Amino acid sequence: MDRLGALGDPTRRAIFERLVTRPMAVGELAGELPVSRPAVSQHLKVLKEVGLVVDRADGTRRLYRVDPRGVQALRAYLDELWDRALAAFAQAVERAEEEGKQS
Amino acid sequence: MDRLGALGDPTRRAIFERLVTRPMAVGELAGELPVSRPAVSQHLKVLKEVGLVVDRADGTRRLYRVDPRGVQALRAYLDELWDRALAAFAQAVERAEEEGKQS
DNA sequence: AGTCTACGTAAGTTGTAGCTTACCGTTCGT
DNA sequence: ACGAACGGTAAGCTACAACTTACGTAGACT
Repeated sequence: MDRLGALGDPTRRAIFERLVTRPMAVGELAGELPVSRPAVSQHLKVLKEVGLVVDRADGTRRLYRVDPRGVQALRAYLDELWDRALAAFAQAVERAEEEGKQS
Repeated sequence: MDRLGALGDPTRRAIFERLVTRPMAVGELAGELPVSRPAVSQHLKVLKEVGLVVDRADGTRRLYRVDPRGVQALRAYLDELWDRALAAFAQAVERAEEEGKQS
């Protein structure tokens, strides 16, 4: 799965948004969400695989936090889409003006 | 479904990325993708509902193009996440320095 | 060593997202 | 008016994603 697909799931996005505010443990996240702790673990695994979060041990707990590089990568992707859309639009306008001359 | 969820599906993202380059008709899109034309129609319906694309009639065809406002909204969402992540990080650093004084 | 806490993983269930085929409406051309 | 092109929608199927419970494992504390 890729980054956008990972954030496509509502529960996973809820987890991710909470981690944006501050690092959290798995059980802590599960306590604030309407799903079980293992479900949170599975979602965190996906988020970790796509590079959106990182984890570190803290005693028996495991603290997760967002990986800024993941957010940055998403922003870069959308920026590229944005640029391409603008370029296509400009080209369309230019072409329309060309046809305007001919008619 | 929301915007991020809509772009979470690979097929839907493939459709969207092609529309970023230039406006296209439904059958034209289906011809370039490994799914049937009705499937493309259904995906376009979703993309339209979340405001990522707009359509206009062109004879018997129907041309779809991206709605720049949708891309902009996604960018704004990620920018907000980005800012919150940075703020949280700065606060964490500040707190760490506070504790450094005490010890 | 024993126990408790916190977490990951395996196994199994279920809703649903995505796909297909079939059908119908609309628009253009002849 | 008739046929063809194009596309939306309904109905049904299926694979899978998300969830649960149950179990195993690692660390901290006494």
